This record gives sequence, structure tokens and C-alpha cells, in this order.
Amino acid sequence: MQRACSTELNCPAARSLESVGDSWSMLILRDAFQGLTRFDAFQKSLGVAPNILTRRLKHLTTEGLFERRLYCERPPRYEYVLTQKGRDFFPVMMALFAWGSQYLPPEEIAMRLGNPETGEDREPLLIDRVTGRAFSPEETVIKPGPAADEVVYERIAHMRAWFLGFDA
Amino acid sequence: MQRACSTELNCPAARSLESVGDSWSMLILRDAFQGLTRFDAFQKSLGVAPNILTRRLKHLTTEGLFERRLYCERPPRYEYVLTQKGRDFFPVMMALFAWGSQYLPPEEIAMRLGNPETGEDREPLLIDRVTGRAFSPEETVIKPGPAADEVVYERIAHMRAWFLGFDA
DNA sequence: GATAGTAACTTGCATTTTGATAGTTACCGG
DNA sequence: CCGGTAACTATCAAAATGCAAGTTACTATC
Repeated sequence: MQRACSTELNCPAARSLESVGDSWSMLILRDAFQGLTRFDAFQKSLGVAPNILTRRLKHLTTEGLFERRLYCERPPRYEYVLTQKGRDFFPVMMALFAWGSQYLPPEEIAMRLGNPETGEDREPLLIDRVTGRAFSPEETVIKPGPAADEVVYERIAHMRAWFLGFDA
Repeated sequence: MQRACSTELNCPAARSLESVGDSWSMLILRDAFQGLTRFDAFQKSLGVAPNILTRRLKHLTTEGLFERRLYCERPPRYEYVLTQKGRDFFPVMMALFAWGSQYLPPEEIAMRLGNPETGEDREPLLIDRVTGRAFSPEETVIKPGPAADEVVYERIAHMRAWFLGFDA
């Protein structure tokens, strides 16, 4: 993608996308959350070309989402296990899953999220940890952080829409 | 990307990625949540090539996240406003933002999420709407939905890891 | 009325990334 | 020695992206 501008702003969302901002990476993570750890397993599950998979796994490893672990010395065999950083990506995955489910006709939904004990549907909801209230755009503003520079301040300055909701 | 296999499984997460599965789309949405609606505004903010922006906006529009609205008849000028589907993507964006913030050194964080009234930090947390408890991998299983076929059943069958957590 | 500016694009072409297929390394088991 | 498995690498064609310039349809200014 060869970005520059977005990165310089140090926007956390843009930064995230540098780690996981292509669909294969996301799908690899999806499968990792389902317990897959091995090259072949990912390859078979995703139908991705091995060279691409190699590249992605390498990238996700250098970005700290996976740990490449030797699980067999002779012959040398490696597996890819999620690190804490990788596991912490879970909410993003679930939010994406939920959004997809929301806008897929019910008869096309092949998977849903359930409670492991009762089997009941689970529906993810994003709230504010402090207030416990829904994390709505109306109640959320972007504020400058420690690394904010002029560009960021200017950017934040004209974000009225965020305050006013979206019924423009 | 030219997928086939993943789509056929009708996994909602994979489906989502067909709409927004490239970094530009995500960044466009990020800016849209900040109130941007116009071609030029997106272009200047992102530094993306105009042909790419055209393609992405067109795609996001056909996927139903944006509505292309004529805001000036003569000369014809269009703006891109988020639809309900687009606005519903907000939690995904926030989860991504939060994950990025979590793993960025504090001195590199240029933006943070705050309460518009108090200015205090807001921290998104994913919970289950029904139980109100944290949406953890340990308490979440994937279940077959209406469109589940043999492949899906087989896939779900060996997802023990999801039950057991990740401390393999 | 000619020139400059704005907004939303399109076109052409070089560069980059991806995808498909085949091949490699290092074993094991019969 | 032969086939099988696992994790790759190599090669090359195809597709996507990035850049710069051009286009259309105006409005506003000199």
C-alpha cells in the first residue's frame, strides 16, 4: 500500500491496519482464534497460496501477533501461536463478525456465536468500560494524545460531525 | 484477493472483509466517522490516488456503506454519506482503534477517545448483550447457522481450542 | 471575455503485490 | 528405495496500486 501520510499522524487505527490491514491476515487470525496453529492447516482452511501465507505469517510474527514456535526438532517443524497481542485482537474480530452477521440474510449465515454452556446466541456489544454505556459515535470524541502535532490538532478541530451525530 | 473457498463457507467475518477488507476502505470509513463526506476531503486526508479512491468509494457504495448523494445540481457534485450499515461499522472501528492504542507506546499516541462532555478517556469494552459479561474467547463458541453445510460442521467440530482458551 | 479556481473524477503507464504451480528440504515409515 | 508429510522457496504471469496529467462542468475574478 505504501502509505506515509496516515502513519505520520500516529492514528492508532491506521497503525493497526499496518499490522492486519489485508484480508488474508484477518482470515488467518480468524482461524487462529479457532485453534489453528500450523502452516498446512491455515493453507488448507484458507486456500491461500503458500508463498502468500509465508509472507503473512512472517509479517504477523514480526508485528508481534504470532510467536513462531519449534514444536518438532527433527525434522524442524514450526507452529504459529497467538501472543497476548494477537489474542487481544479478539474483540475486533468479534465486532467484525457481528457486523457481518447483522447484514447477512439469515439464510446465508453459516456460523453464529454461542454460549459454550447453554448454546444460546451471544451478541457482542461495545460499551465504555468506565460508564458502562453503549459506545456510540454521539458520545465519543477524538482528543489529541501525547504525540499530537499541529496536523492532528487541525484535524480534530473540524470534526463537528462526530459531536452532532450523523443525521446531517 | 480473489477468494472463493472462504466465501462459500458464508462466514460473516469473511463476508465483512469483502466489503471493507483493504486498508484504504477502513481509512475512508475512519474519516467518514469524523465527518468527511467529499471526494476531495478524503483524498487530501488520506493522500490516496484519485483513481483508487474512486474505486473504493464505488465499492463501499455498492456494498451499502455509503450513499452517493447529489448535493449540487449545477455543476453536478456528489458527496458520500454513511448509511445505517456504514454507521453500524463504528464498533469495529473503535475496537480496532482501541487495539492499536493498547499496543502503541504512549508517547506515539496522537489521538485518543474521549467523552465529549467531561473530556475523560473512553475505553471500549466488548460485552455480551444478554449476560452483560465480557466477550471472552473462553465463553464464546462458534455454532452452525441456517446456511451451515458439511464443511462448516466439520470445521466447527475441531475447534476445541476455542473452548479451552489459548494456553495450549 | 479570458483566466484561474474548485470539485469530482478518468486515462495511461510504470511499479508493486498477488496468485498458481512447481520444486526443495528434511525427515519418517514400510 | 519409495511414498508421504510438513513447511516452505522459486518462478513467472496476472492483477492491483500509485503517480501524474488530463477532463468536465461549472463559478468567481481580473
